[in-house]
Amino acid sequence: MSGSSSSSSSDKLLLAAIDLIADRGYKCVTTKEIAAAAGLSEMTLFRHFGSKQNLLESAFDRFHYAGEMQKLFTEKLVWELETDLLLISRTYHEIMNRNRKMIQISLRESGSLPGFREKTQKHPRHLREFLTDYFVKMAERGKMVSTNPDLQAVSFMWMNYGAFMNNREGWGEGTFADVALDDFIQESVKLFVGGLTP
Amino acid sequence: MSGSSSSSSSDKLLLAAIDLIADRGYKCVTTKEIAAAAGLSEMTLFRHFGSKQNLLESAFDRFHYAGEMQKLFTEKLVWELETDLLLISRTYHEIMNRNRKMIQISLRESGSLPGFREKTQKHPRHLREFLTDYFVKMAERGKMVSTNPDLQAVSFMWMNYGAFMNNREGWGEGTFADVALDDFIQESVKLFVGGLTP
DNA sequence: ACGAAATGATAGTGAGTACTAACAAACATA
DNA sequence: TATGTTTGTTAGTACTCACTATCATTTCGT
Repeated sequence: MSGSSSSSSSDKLLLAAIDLIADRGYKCVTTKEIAAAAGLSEMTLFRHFGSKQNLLESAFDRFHYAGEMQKLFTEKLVWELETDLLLISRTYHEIMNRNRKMIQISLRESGSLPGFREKTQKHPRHLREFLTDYFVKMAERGKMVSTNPDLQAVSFMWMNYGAFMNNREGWGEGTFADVALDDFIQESVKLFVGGLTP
Repeated sequence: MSGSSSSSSSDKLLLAAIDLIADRGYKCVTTKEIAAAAGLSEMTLFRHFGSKQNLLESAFDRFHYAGEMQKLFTEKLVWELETDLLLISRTYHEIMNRNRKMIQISLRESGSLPGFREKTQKHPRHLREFLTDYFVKMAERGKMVSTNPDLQAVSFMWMNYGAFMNNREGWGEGTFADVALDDFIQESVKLFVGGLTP
């Protein structure tokens, strides 16, 4: 059977492309390099994907993990601020980390390649709405004070986004991440809990 | 008088280069385009800078605003948490905004061009040390509780960094920035003040 | 073992682009 | 006016790179 993506050669190429493009950029990486990194020949690349651009688009469609977030929450929330924020923060970083390379690509290539930015920005948008909603409901239950749930949600998100951005080369070494991820999560959640409950 | 960057032609070229490279990427932008955007000819570009790479490096040296931060603080701090955090946050966004395009470039081009990442990361590193120090001193004065000043400083910084990143196309429209910058600053500072004072 | 599908090796095309060479025009200063 | 400096123009070089064509080779189901 053939099709456009039959064996695992396609996947090898897609993964190699993601790796290389994520840390050197679309224009910098050559098709020959990608093929070599995948252990295949350049011809195979073009036979599978026809063009370099289509290769990247296919990579995005195949390896951009989406969704998941809402379901996890609506099931597991216990309506206790600290516990829930911890869950949300940890889940957020887990998903962002899984999509790390895709995010890097869409960050770098927005402006040169069109329509990539949008795809990675669906997550945050949904999460923001969800969090705002959560804060509103928590306030209704009298479990927190919420003068401005939307800004509070956004603050929490941006803090975690900033944390992710500063450590996307991997937590534990390099840059200025002598901060362990979960230490940060715990302390930052404490901070927000303190700021949201009088 | 000649020198390597005499008249304003050099500056026109540097600014055009920054603009174009910031939103399309180093490899995507051609020297001819840059020259055209500057209203000059391609030859003039090479006469002034010799090579494309040197053009970008010169741009960085000339238009990357650094320093400033520490001085502003050590002079203006009043040792009242909310006031100081507001000053710090506003100053931070002001500087980041002035360096917006440079940051975009160093973000995009780190990995392809070497040594750019580091330059834009000096700011945050200094700021982090400063903030940690500030928290320690505030705790000594009994004006806040500080179980973990470094993580608290980092949380505050990353929140503001995340805010900046999500709105570097300009505050007020687009993306998901229906949030005004100063509204965010005020609310987020309130949150941290609440979390840091029992 | 046989045939079909997938992969490889090699060579090449065509477009784009950083950068150079040589000469002409505009401009300033003295 | 004369001279030097800056810019423009035009043509061209050398190189990279996405992509194609052709033929040989491997892999694999049956």
